[in-house]
Amino acid sequence: MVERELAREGLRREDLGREGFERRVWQWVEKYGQIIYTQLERLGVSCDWDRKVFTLDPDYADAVLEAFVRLYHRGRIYRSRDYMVNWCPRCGTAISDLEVEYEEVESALWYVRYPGADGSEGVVVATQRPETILADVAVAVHPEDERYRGLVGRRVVVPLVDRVVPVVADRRVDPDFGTGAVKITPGHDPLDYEIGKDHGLAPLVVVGPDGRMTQEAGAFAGLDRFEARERVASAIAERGLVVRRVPYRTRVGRCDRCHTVIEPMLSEQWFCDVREMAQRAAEAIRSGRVRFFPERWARVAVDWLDNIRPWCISRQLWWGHRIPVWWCEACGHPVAAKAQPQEGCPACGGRSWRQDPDVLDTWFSSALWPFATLGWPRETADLRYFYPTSVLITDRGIIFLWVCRMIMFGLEFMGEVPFHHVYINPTVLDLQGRRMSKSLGTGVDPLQAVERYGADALRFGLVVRCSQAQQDLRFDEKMVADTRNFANKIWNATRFVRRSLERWDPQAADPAALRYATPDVWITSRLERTVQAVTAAYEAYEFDRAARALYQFLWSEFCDWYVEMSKVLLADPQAQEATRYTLWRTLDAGLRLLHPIMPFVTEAAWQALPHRGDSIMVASWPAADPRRVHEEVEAEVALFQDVVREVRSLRADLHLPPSRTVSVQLSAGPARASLEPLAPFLRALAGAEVEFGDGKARPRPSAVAVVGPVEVRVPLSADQAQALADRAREELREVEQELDRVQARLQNPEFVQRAPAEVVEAERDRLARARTRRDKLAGYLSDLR
RNA sequence: GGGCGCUUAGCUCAGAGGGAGAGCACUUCCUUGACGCGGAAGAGGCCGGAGGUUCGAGUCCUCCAGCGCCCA
Repeated sequence: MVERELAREGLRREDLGREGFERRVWQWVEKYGQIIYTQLERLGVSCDWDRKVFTLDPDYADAVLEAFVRLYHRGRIYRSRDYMVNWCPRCGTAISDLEVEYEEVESALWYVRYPGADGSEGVVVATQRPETILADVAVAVHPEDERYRGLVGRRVVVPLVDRVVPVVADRRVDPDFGTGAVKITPGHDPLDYEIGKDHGLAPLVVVGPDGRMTQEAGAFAGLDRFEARERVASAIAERGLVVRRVPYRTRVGRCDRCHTVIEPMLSEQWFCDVREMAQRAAEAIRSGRVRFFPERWARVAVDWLDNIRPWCISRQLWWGHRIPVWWCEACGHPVAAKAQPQEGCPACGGRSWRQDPDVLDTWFSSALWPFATLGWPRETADLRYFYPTSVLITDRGIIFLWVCRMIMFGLEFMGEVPFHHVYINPTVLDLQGRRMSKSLGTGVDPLQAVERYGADALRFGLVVRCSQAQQDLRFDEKMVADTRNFANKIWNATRFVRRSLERWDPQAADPAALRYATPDVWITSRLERTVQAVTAAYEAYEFDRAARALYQFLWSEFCDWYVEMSKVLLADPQAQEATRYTLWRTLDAGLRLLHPIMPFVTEAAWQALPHRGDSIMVASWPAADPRRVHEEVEAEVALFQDVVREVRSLRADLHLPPSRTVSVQLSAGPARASLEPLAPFLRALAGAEVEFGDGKARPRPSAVAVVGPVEVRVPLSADQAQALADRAREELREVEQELDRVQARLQNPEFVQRAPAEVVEAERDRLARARTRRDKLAGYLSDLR
């Protein structure tokens, strides 16, 4: 980013010098580091802000050097040019395999004839990179390829440079690519490098570190590699050696920072041998000492660790942790040490030292994060207390780069895994399924969304979509607006509860001595189930389930039903106190459950209600108590809710204004005992004046709805009754269909025989219910005429 | 080439073998003392396709198609 800034000013890092460049980067770090902290704060992320650490802080930097020196002395770090690295010609540095992004592009495949050295016709090879022909040292074929059996061991002439090279046989050649014969360019291709090494073929180099052709390229020297590609190809064509050129789709690697096409290049680099560490890390995952959520990512991590390759850790950059190796200026002997050696060179006694110019891969220092932030290598109290940590939360794109390496280094330096759980969150995409990206303009600015809808709304909108079933999360700001309404609902419910409590302090009450009404018992039972479900969901990192359970409970049960029923109870001096207590207790617990997702509104609401303690942040977690579950009351209220909905539905169909109460006759049978005490709530919630009409004749004419054992009758005028008959006929049709289905199932002897007894029993219940319903509806319809 | 994920209502998604669901959007009604960023009532679905297992499949298995991601 800093280099990009400089480029806009027409400067390069060389213009500033190493120190000037570092100063610029520090300015940038301060400015943008602060923006990130601000974003986290506005989002309500509750970090331990006293322990902020930056990778270049003196203590952390010391830990990085310590780790390097230890690994060096354990023989894990070595310098080598015996490995082809990914080179970014724009950044002028090597990068690791993981920092290369691959992309499909339309390219071309050139079929080029290499004439035989003996004047024979030779062989045709296919290549995507004609410019590297100048560095060819051989042609290779598969040893079992019949087409070229006679050719192995003969010699061919490389076009343009007229170099005579051998034809070799190697199993790594893919006989299905092109003609089955390939050119070998050890200086510019990783596989060719391996093949060349095994056949004793020294690499030639024609593309330089700046991406331009070198002096070795003769007439093409100085040309950009892509321009050289066309020029070399046409020069060969002019000599009649290009057999054909065909369009070809291929993948090119690009630098993940600047998007420049990577050049495989031989250069001397520092490597870290991580094979043993990777084995131990894989074992830690396999044995469950590190668990992934969702679990499937564990295999992804283990696969990578099992196939680990040498890690190129040096970068030719001016920013980062400088490699702590000193070279003796006299004899070139290297010494790894955190500071420049004071003594003489162990090899020649020389006293002049030069520090290695390279810096470390930023992921090398990041891999130390779980313990270097806690004071390592010193044995600090923090380190003892906090290591290993419990959970790491991150995106899947970071599993190899960081998560696996933290596990490797944690085991290497601490002898223990750095964390026990790794939660992989979904990757946020836009509605079209595109990744957030600055260049695409698909980023979501969290501060803007917070500005518009509040941090709680943004958080809930994201969390409710954090399903472990998916790996992506399609997100749009519209979705934040939806959840702003939820925050608003919470706040208004709080206002209602506060007003309802007046000056009464629920914390001074004796909950055991209160006399609870049915709705109080009901919402307490529902709350208990919610406490259990939400706690379990959080513990399993199923944040979407926790969020949905809370949304459902607080809005659809607490606000829509209990708060409405509480208005009746609050007017009754006998019931008032238990209801006040229940309103407070239920909302208070709900707020604490919701607090991790919506910290701001829950804090404000909690503070507005009677409470003990300074903040909901440190309030205790609602404890589960299964004794509060009350199945019978839940069933009673469920029936009551169905009756309310039926009455409301009838009212809507009749276009009855809410101001008008409607007389309702309930024929409830055995359910009368539980429904009768709820009659006042029926009046409040459905505008219905209830009379229990068991044994009485149905008022005629009337509208009828059937809910389980209950017949809901609304007396009305003749033409209204006719209008509603259609609705009843539709319901009768539906219940008859249901009856047919259930009967068919129960008449299937295999079902009755093989299905579990409780399933069969449930079907019989359903059959009985459907029959009751059908009979009531049919009786009603026949009475109508 | 190998691996992983997805395909359910117009949109975004739940649904881990027995009655197809939520939020938004849509239609109708509602200035009732928490909330119109609200309330009530509705409409809307060959659960991608084809086979198989099972008394029973949106759910398990196989194959195919499409979309996306990762690795080589």
